[in-house]
Amino acid sequence: MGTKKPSREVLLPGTLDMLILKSLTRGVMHGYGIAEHIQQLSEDVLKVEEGTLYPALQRLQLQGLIASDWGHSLNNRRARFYRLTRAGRKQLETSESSFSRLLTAIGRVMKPVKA
Amino acid sequence: MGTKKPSREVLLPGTLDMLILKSLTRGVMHGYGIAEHIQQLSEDVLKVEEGTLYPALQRLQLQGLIASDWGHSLNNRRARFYRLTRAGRKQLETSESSFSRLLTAIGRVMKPVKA
DNA sequence: TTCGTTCCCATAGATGCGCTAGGGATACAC
DNA sequence: GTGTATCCCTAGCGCATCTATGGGAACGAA
Repeated sequence: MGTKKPSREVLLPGTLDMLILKSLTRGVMHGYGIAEHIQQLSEDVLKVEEGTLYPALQRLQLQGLIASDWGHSLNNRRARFYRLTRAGRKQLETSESSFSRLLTAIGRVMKPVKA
Repeated sequence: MGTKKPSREVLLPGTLDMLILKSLTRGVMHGYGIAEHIQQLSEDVLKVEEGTLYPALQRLQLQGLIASDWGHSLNNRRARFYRLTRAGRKQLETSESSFSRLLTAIGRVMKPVKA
């Protein structure tokens, strides 16, 4: 009974908004679909919990980076569909370059020490 | 030290512990020196605020990943010197591989959409 | 028809990291 | 003295993320 599943990191903090915005460049999607999309593309490494996803979507919408309408999924279920706004596209570009800038910096620190 | 700069992201959340541990593979260092080291190697992209640094060092020490002793810096100032423990080295390896795993996953999601 | 499952939305509570904004002490240069 | 740089530390807040729920609607199986 004691086997507690090792809770491995499932998301790199600070990257979720970018991942959501990027997903929406593939087209309009509902929340559940975005989470699935990220999980599948990442080959099950990244996993977006629903308690993380929906607050994030609300944040992004409040910031005007995405917009939404009610509709129906392919399965005929009620769903809220999200799309990128112009500001969202802009923000995505900013996030991507900022992220890669940070990665480069981290790479310099993490570079193997010369012997 | 520095003049006040526009507050942009200055650290990728979830990477600080790894950066500290990695810094200590270069040798024993005091807190202030670790912050300087990270900032310099990253070419001023990463900046570790003191209010971020010291709590982090305490966390790491509580976890047994680093250990410390009081000593004196080159400038003859009282300073607490940190060093990696064996567990810290192990944790660093884990962090590095976990981090690169996440990066790969993020890369797959962020890959440019095929035209 | 009832039941279980999948899909889809949403919130509350806790946690923990990182930032802001302090405080304090010592060494050195002026 | 005054100022500046080095070095340590804490409190308090914001906020992103996780865990743990709850509910409702569509569908297939029994």
